[in-house]
Amino acid sequence: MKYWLMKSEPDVFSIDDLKKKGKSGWDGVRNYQARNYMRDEMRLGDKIFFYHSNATPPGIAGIAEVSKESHPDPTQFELKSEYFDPKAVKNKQAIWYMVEVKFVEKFSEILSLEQLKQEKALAAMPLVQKGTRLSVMPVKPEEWKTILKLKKS
DNA sequence: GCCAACGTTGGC
DNA sequence: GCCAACGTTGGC
Repeated sequence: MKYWLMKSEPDVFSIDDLKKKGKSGWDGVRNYQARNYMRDEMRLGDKIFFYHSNATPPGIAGIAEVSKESHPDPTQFELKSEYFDPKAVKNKQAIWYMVEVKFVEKFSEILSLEQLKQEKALAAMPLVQKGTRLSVMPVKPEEWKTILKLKKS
């Protein structure tokens, strides 16, 4: 099993929204590297840190799990969606893929980016590196453990 | 709201 | 194929 971290702006879709819905397609990703992780590497049952970006404070808000593997993101074909992609329509072929995730746990407190940055064992994560905007990234098993420990303290 | 850093687009 | 211009991300 692999571990991941996925970013979402809570104003758009938060851990509370996922808790309410139970599960949700992770639509709207329009970055090739992030798409490739979802399309090619995420497997049923993989665990995900649900990260709130553009939030106060930014940080990890809880845990989700892959409940359905890669399938086309329907919003690319929806004219009225802000994620509409005319190229996908023109070629009659999906460009963008998503996974579906289900709610697992909401942390009692946000594990803030500031706390994550202070932990030396996490220094290699793209998340804490300046200028990285990747919204779907792999998390190493050791990093996953480290973060869970931080959460408890 | 600002803006640095980055990814994408499109003219050449 | 280069690279300037543009749009987006996301912390602050």
